[in-house]
Amino acid sequence: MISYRDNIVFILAKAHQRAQASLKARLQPFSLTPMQCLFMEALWEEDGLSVGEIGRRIALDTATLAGILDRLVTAGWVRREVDSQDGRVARVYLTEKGTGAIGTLAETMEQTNDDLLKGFSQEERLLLKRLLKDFRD
Amino acid sequence: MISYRDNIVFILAKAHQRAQASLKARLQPFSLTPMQCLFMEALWEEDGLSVGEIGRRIALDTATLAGILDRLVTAGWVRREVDSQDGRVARVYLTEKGTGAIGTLAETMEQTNDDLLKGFSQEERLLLKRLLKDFRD
DNA sequence: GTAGGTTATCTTGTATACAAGAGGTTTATA
DNA sequence: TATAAACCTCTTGTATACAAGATAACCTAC
Repeated sequence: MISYRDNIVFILAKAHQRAQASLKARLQPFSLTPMQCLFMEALWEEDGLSVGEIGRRIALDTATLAGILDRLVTAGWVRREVDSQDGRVARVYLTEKGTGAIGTLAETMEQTNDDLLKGFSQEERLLLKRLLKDFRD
Repeated sequence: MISYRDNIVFILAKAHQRAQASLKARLQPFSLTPMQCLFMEALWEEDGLSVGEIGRRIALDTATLAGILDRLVTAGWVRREVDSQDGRVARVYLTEKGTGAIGTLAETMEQTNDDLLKGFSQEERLLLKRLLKDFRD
């Protein structure tokens, strides 16, 4: 019988907790949360995505996305438009403010990534990423 | 410039998401969430812990613990008592219901751990755990 | 013995997360 | 072209998470 301390679900939860806290602190100057930033990164990859497509790319429920989108719209980072072809679809675009900041935001995320991994060798980094990507039930 | 898809914060968040979902599904029959179960595992390790000590062991804010504790008390899994020596301290004990179920709950957590790791070799499992434990800013 | 600092917990406010269901839009099909 | 089926988004309810402040109990120095 192993302790919860050695359970991968627990270990993973706590590593995730530390990673989130690190990124959160670095995004504080922008008044953006990690998820809000990630949402915008998806739009940087492809602007004008639908809410559902954003959810598929960053693996989030539309119920969760609704709140994040609301706050991003209120803060002026993105705007929401109904698709002209399909009235069901809500498309999201970066505003000028969003476009102006997205490069710096991406750098912040990348810097966080590098700092979190700085204690590991190149082999360990690749291995960790591979194991986590393969990780599923 | 790397994509958010290769960022360790994102990869970690999604692996965590899958692990939580897997454990959550297995705990459904008990009407317990992963965090509620983890809280009880801490008490199995040492019954009568204070709220603060539980928070240190499972790395959770007392604000978060308050809600979890409330729900566990309401459902009859644990009881809350003020320490006889120190009126500030709230001690938590497993009830009879809690004690009766904790073994099965621990087995469920362990089974989840095993299933999540079944695709990995023994070496990979140890490596993954070590890398995640070392993982910090 | 009491003022003042420390400690432990609780409360409030904000932000994820997801299940489940509602509502509106489009598409398929008879 | 009705009408059912499918699709997309939004809303509601529950459960983490944490920051910041409030509250109550304890302890220390004088």
